[in-house]
Amino acid sequence: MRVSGVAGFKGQAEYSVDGKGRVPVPAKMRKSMTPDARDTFVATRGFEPCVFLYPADGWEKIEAQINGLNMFDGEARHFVREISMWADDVALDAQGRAALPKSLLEFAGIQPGGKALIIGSFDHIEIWDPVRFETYLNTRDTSYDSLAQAVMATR
Amino acid sequence: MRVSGVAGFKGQAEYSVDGKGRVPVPAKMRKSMTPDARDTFVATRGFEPCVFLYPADGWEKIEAQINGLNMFDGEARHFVREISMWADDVALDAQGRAALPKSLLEFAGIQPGGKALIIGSFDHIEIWDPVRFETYLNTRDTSYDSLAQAVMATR
DNA sequence: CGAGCGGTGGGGAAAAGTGGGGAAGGCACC
DNA sequence: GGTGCCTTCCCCACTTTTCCCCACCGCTCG
Repeated sequence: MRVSGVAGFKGQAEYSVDGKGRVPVPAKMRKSMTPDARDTFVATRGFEPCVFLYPADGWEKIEAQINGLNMFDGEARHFVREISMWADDVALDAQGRAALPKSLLEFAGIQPGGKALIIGSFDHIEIWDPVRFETYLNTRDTSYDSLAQAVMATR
Repeated sequence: MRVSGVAGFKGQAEYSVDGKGRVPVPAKMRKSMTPDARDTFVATRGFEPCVFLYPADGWEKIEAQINGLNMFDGEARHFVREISMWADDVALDAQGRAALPKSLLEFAGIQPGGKALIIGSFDHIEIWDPVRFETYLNTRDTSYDSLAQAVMATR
């Protein structure tokens, strides 16, 4: 399956976060972006305690849906507030690193000078604190194969 | 440069309000405005206990909606009265700060010399007293992911 | 074995946030 | 009608953070 004509993000890597809170994006993942959106992301909070990194052209689809919401509705306003307050434009530097906002690093529990787990997740990239990811896996009792069956059965 | 030309307001920041009641607008948010409306806002009271800051060209759309209301309807008249009595034109100074009317600061519970939470919310910017925002979040029982599912389910 | 790509670390220049001072305009009081 | 005070707006200076660039090192592939 292909997302917007370009291959989805794949793979995982555990990289070190430097003292300035910069997180490297693996070269392999950078290469699987559309050329015109190259190295331009929107970072936001994940549903789990991690950071989501959307390529700029993928984020536009989300933004388009949000623009269709009625801002005079309180629930919609709350949702927009929650998603956009965590969102931020992120451009990679010449070394392919993302300088994430402090608030997001804090939210994901990622420490400057520590480690981060980068996971390709097809339409977006996830950035985890390795310890939290381990905890997350352990709290999930569903096994990989039964999960696959449940999710993919309806397709 | 920017992919979509004009993007919605994103991100959060906690800045200090100086003794004169001036509230800084983050540079990132200023950059996501249309150039011809640059640094020109309309401030009004939010639907929640905070200040809404609309870019000048975005406010025109709201005005257009208001003009379409039936003024023989008492409810409509009341709404228009409420939104317009709080509204005020706000231009930023050379440092990118907004000098908000005292009445609005009072309404939002923002103290000169204190702190303010600036939140980008796509079509507008919100200015909160940090404590009140915390309270607001706590009174919301809907979790982030269930809210997202409900609003974004059309995907 | 050498060259080049990819991850790691740090330093300097520029921009952004913070605070205060001074001039101009408006209002009230004398 | 004049004077004085208060408010408002604009400008200047400082401090901190951010961004961008350069240099090192190791691994991989030719």
